[in-house]
Amino acid sequence: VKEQMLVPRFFDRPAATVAAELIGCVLTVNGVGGVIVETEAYDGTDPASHSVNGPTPRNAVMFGPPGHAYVYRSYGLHWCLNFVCEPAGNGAAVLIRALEPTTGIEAMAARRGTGDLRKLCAGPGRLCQALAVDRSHNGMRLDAPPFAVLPAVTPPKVMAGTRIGITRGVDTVWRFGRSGSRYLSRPFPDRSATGK
DNA sequence: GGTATGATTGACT
DNA sequence: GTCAATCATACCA
Repeated sequence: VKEQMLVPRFFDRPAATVAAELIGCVLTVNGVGGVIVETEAYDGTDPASHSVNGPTPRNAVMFGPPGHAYVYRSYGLHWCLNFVCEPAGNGAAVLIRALEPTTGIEAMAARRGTGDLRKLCAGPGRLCQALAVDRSHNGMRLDAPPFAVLPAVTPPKVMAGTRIGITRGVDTVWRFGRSGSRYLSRPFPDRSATGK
């Protein structure tokens, strides 16, 4: 029996909810990918989000229907993949930051130029390189080829923390990761000691 | 037309 | 730990 793809309705909820629930789900592009182990949420009220100042040519997809891919160029060098969330017009999306590689590992290693499993998809730019995601995927729906997003088999333990690489909205705890995963872009700080 | 700024990564001290 | 690569985007004149 073929596994059931996540329905578009899954994405028609707040980005932070979707971001947390995506941990443990499986993402593939043309059959290559793995288990989502790290995500971040952004939305239209969020000073760190591309969508905070309303629609522009670049972020237009964020204001479109949920369940589509928003792909943008980062630092002129890398691609980053997001899943659009919430009803149209909200400007919400989830940045996919890291995967545990499971299928098509040889293809990913060739694209990345390394056999180091831990560095194949650990980071939004690396992940897009490994899965060959680029501008051509911007606006594509996530429930049809080349994309496939499958539900988590067993709900993993999820950690939360502050987002990476931003200068505004730095205190918002909208980064989510699979607890104990070796495939995160960076570890989650241990917040139990100092209490911050 | 000019310029400042990144939701990053890899190389290097 | 520091820092350069590299360019689309956004904003201002």
